[in-house]
Amino acid sequence: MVTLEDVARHAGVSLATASRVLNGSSRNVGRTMRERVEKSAAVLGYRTNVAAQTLARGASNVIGLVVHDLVDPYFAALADGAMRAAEAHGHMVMVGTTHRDPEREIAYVSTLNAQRVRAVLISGSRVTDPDVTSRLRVELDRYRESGGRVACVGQDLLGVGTIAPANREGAAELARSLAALGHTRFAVLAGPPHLITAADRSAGFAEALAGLGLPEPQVIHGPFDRDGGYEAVQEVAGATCVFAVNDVMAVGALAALRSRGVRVPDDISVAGFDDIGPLRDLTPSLTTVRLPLAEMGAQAVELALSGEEGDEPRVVPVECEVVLRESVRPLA
Amino acid sequence: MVTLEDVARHAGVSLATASRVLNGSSRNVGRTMRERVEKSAAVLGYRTNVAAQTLARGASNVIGLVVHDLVDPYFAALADGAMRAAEAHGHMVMVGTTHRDPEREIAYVSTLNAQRVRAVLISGSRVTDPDVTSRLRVELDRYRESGGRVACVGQDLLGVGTIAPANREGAAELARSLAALGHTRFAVLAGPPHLITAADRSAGFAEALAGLGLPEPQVIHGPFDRDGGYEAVQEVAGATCVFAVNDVMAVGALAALRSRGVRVPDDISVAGFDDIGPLRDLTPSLTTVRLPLAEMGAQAVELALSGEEGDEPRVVPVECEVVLRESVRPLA
DNA sequence: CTCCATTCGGAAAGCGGTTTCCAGTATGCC
DNA sequence: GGCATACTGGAAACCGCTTTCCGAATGGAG
Repeated sequence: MVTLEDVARHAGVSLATASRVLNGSSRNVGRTMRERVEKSAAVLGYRTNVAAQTLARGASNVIGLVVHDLVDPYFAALADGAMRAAEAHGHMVMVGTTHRDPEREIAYVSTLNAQRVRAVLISGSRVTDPDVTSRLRVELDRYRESGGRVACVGQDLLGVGTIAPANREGAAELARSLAALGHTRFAVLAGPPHLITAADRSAGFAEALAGLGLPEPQVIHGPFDRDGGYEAVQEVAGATCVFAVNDVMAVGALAALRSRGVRVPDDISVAGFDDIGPLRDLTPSLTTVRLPLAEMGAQAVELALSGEEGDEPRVVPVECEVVLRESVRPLA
Repeated sequence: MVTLEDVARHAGVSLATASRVLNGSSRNVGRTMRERVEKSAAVLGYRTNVAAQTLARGASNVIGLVVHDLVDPYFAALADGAMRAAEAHGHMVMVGTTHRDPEREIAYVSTLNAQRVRAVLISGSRVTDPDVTSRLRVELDRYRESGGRVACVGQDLLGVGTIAPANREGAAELARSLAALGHTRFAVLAGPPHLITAADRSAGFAEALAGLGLPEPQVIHGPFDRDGGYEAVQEVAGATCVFAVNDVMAVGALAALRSRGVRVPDDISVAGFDDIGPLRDLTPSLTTVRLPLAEMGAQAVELALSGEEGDEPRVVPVECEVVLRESVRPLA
């Protein structure tokens, strides 16, 4: 392993000078020395030891990202945005997937803290269990006390900077759009009750209906994934329009309906939430609520990195946009 | 920041003892001391500084993964598998996305080398340009010389352990299956000529047709993504069956055909390659060649981590399996 | 009771950088 | 010419943890 010392010796300069030349420093080095060092580094094939650098500097150039599941296109898009932004700052991204286990979320924060990553990004819905949330907060606070930066994508419950999608309002807007098409009897594939994102969307939808004087929707709980949608939609009774609280569930619902010979949108309308990219080519194309996922990921990076140590955490609202497509049709 | 020294002092033991207790060591520590140290660590909220640990040990516990694009479900599945396997070894995964730029692939290897990651996983198709490949090899060799482990998912061109999917054979097998259904006139949406994965699949398909005495397929080049499939399929002339060299392109092709009112599979059959999970609910469901992506990601981790320093790199072949679904229909 | 083999705690030397503090030289100004 | 003022290079003190090497203590065997 070629070390900085090897380079310094080879170039006939001190360690300090070599360091200043090769790893950005505020001080500059004379042209002669600089060139000698650069040449030696190239000849020897020197590569900075980031671990040593991190130790000496007390700060790494890695950002930690905690997601539920990378295979879920929602998180893939978020991660992609975050990685692009991180790269612009010269950082790399370390990813931890919790597979929806809140305990592992806590464990990852601890691990990332040990890594002394520059910032931690937490994404995915919070859960209603206050104990879990408070234990996560403790872990995050510990991290922040030692200078760590944190941002969250989701609900503002962690006392940290948050990118907060307007789940409630988006779902409400969707409800109004669907009602405007003449639908009055709705079912909501609401996901698990303990996931706040799911609950917010479901509640926002129901509230908007109530505001319009329409009957309460039929609410069906189940898992937050494709199979959850598949199962839940089977229990729908008498609705003309089904709202799945995320696109992945909507896909499951479409599959189930198709397999039972129910035509969408002729027999029933279906809408989702998120506007997942790879799902755009579905037939019928899915009515949904668009969230700028990649952008949110990038914003989270900026939010975490910006601001001073003691600043009050900021909450950045993210607007959603209803996108009407083929899976919904106007009622006569 | 609480350091190990703080813990040692608080517990009234030496640094060495504290280290042995808190960060796995081959030597064990007496019960009394051990408990004292553990208690102090808990009280003070000690968290190992992994950078220091990495420096002292000369080896980190992170694995670097280089992918083309996380949003592409192919890589998301691969990454997921790799992350699960890494976690089983107590490692974390650092991801770099190249967005299909070979230069960035090289740059990432260099960065990951600087990070002294335990292993580097390179995934995604190699390119035909020998210069790019050899520069990547140089970078990888440099890394391996300093003790780094490398594994590759794709073509065995880097002189490192490789998980090698049977692209050629899989495509050939697909061709034979489609021919068995009566198709004789094929078009191949072949992707870019410089991507070896694309070229292999295209070639394997054509070879199998030749072996059956069937006419050569119409070969249409274009980008390796959804839009590439969308565009390329427009040029198909006179084929009864279209083979897109990956599923994502097939999705684009389906979309284009639908928008032109061409029915699949009634008017034309379509097949893809990879068997991407989130695409399973497409209508019509896609005939494709299944690759066990998550498993391949996990295997890559094992392959990189296993074996001794000087071992001859192993090549692990991965079999594919043809999956016939609705997007293809038998020809009268 | 002595002696040897273990076991266990501690001191200290790194691991590979960064950065502060010093000193020497060159420059600017009166 | 004399002196204050940048610049620039180098010595050395860390950053926090691991691990080797020692010495002391413990326990079993003879």
